[in-house]
Amino acid sequence: MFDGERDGRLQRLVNSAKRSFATRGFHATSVSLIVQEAGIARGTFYLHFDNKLHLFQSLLDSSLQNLTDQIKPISLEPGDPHPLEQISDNLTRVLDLVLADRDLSAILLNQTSSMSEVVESRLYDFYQQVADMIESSLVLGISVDLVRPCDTRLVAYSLMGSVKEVVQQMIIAPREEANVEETVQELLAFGLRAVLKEGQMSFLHERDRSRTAGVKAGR
Amino acid sequence: MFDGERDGRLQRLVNSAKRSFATRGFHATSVSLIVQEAGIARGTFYLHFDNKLHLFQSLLDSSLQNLTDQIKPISLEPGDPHPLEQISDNLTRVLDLVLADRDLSAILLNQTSSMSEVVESRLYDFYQQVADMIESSLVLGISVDLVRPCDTRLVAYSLMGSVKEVVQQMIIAPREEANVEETVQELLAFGLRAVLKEGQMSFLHERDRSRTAGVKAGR
Amino acid sequence: MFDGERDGRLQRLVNSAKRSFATRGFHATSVSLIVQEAGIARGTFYLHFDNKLHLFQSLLDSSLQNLTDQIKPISLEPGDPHPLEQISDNLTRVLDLVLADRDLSAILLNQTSSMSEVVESRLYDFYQQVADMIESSLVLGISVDLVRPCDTRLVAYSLMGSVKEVVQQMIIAPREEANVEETVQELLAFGLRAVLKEGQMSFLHERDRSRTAGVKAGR
Amino acid sequence: MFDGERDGRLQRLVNSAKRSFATRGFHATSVSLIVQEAGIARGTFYLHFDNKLHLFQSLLDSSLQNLTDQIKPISLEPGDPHPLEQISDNLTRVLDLVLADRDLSAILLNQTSSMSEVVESRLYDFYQQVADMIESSLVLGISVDLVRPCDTRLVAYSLMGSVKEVVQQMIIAPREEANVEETVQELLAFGLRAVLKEGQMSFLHERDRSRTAGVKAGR
DNA sequence: TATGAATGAGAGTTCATTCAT
DNA sequence: GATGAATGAACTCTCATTCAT
Repeated sequence: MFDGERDGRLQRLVNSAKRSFATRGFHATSVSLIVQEAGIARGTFYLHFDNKLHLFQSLLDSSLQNLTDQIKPISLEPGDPHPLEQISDNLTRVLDLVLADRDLSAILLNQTSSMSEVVESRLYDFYQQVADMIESSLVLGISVDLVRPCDTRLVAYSLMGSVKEVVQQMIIAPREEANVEETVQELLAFGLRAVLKEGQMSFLHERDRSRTAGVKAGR
Repeated sequence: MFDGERDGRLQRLVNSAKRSFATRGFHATSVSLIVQEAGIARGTFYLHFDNKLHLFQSLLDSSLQNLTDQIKPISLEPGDPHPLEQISDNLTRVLDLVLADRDLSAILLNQTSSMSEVVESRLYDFYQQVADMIESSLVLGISVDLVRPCDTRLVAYSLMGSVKEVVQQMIIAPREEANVEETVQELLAFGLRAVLKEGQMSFLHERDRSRTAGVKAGR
Repeated sequence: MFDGERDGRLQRLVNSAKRSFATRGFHATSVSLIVQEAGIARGTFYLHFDNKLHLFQSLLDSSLQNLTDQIKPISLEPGDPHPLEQISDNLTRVLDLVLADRDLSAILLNQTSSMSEVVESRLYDFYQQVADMIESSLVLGISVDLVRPCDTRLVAYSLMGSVKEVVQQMIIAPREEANVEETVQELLAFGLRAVLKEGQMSFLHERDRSRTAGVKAGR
Repeated sequence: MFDGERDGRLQRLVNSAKRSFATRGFHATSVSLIVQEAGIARGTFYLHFDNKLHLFQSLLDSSLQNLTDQIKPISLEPGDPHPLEQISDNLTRVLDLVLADRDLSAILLNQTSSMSEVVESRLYDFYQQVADMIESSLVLGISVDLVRPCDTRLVAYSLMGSVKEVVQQMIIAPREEANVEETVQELLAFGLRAVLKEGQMSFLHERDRSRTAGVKAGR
């Protein structure tokens, strides 16, 4: 979405809006500012969007959709990659996406309140869905005796919160040495230990073997 | 702060501001609204605060101060309570405070951007300090071989994020059965497993013995 | 209405609005213009009226009310003045009022369309009521064989139209010699001849006798 | 005018403009709306008219010209139809025209103010000319002792006002049974009685005789 | 001729802030 | 201290008009 016409007015409009929404927030971003930074006329804004809120919602929706597309439920079907691999891939894709468009991501993380109810509930619903997916995985893990019994909702929120915070910090003040692969491994190590049943930590190492095997096979 | 004059104009002003900032956000909260809900005159507002932003900053500062007061660094001095006890107490105090003034807490969690740079950096600094404290504890734990080696900054953010998210969910949609003590125990179980060195999980149980002992001794 | 505070801001506001609405019409009258001519600040406008339309409606309502108050149904009760006298008095009062506030009257006559439906139907209803009253009088007159049989609705509109047009011309380009009493007599002579039954024209002269008598008696 | 090219763009443009001006008024009719209803492009509008006002003026001028063409001065030349016949024919032609293009007529009656001075004075001049013609006839009638002495200007306005109001009501809410011929007869009966000298009412009946005669002779 | 994306002046309205009372 | 009428800068949005295609 918003990708055609490399340097058309619409593209410039969307980009300057994203940047300003991300850094200043919705209210502090005036239409005047957006069009000024985009180098277009005030009226042109309303050729493309009904109003400021509509533009914001478009950005939000497209952003949420992109994110949702990256997160795939963990599957235990035979032949599928190791669950750890799937989690890791999910995290990697999400971090890649988030870092690729920091402006958009900043909006997701910060603008939680005070524009329209529609926006608010859209964001709320999204995070609830993510929490739902995490919780499902936890329930599944408990049922196969891999995950320790716990308040699955609360733990789901905790896991989600860990990722959100790390992402936010990466966006705000990117650490030079930051590297997605390492970050994903740290997050995995953190999250898995937090939820796996004691004595199941060996689960962490299976993957390494299978990966090595896979790599060997791949050659 | 803001505590004298039980039902004076200032108190009413502050309360209605807190409520409105928390639910509507900074921008959607007009001075008109605040003074109207407080039942005072428009001009009176400016007798107490330079402007709307100043009031917001006052609330924020007082709130951050309160929180900071609740969080005590973990001490390993002999005679001090078990470190777990200290962490647990910190969490309990924070949750108690947060739930006692949801309005103020909502502000801390949501209004991250888009007013003044001062406000933004104040919040940023606060969270960095909290992360600093957590990180120090992690470093300490690693040095005594209790905590597994890890990217301490990233893990500190993860731990902080877990708590922030759980708190946010408790504020937004308080779960009926939610109870601070249980929440703290879940968070502890989550966080400790995530960072403790394998084989050190017995550390979790020491406390129970010492608590029981303490209770016995206390009688 | 709008009469207190001789030279207060509200009064200046209302006056300049009336003048501008009357001469430029509703759409060509901007709020900027009104406040500029009134010598007040833009925001002050909204202290007194919700918006431009609301101000216009207020003026219209107050104007219609004033007019309605001047028009009294013809009564044939014994002891009441001669019907002609009543008609004449009605006309005189209306003309006096209209000439006293030409701006407001111009609004009534010209601004028939294209603002809100509320305004439009308010004006429409008013003129229909006036036509209703005229028609009732005609029906009554026919029943006592004073008025010739006719399409009473059409004749009512004709009579109303005569007065409206004369009034409009008096407002637009006041004829120097114009004088309410003479105008009323001309309108009466016109209207009565138009509707009275042939041979009932003597009805016109009865009044003169009764007036003279009254004057004599008064001395 | 505007008659060539039956279904060309210009014709569609003019028609949709008329309709919209009549129902919404000048200001509430946007160029967007006109071109949209006409099914042509925005820019094409400006190929035919300098601007919105110019289009309105064109419509007004054409409309006024049409009306003017229908109104013929009363002639007393021997051999000409009876004066009443001429008045009646004038009225009939005007009503026919007005009812044939209600959109245009609505514009004439309602949009009296608030666009350009040119438009305003064009309308004003038109009505003054009509009043002039009526007044001339009155003066003539007085000179031959047919019409009662009166304030001829005021009576001219009254007569014009009668017709305008009846026309307006016919346009706004056409009465089912309304029929041009009957309406003309009612208006004539109204107007003649209002101005004829007492005792000259027989003048009204002469015509019937002459018409009957004419019809007879015509066969 | 015809198009419609682009323009920008200007409209109505809001609201943080001031100040005479 | 307390008031609230007054202010005016700044906002969102509209729309008549232009012009490159």
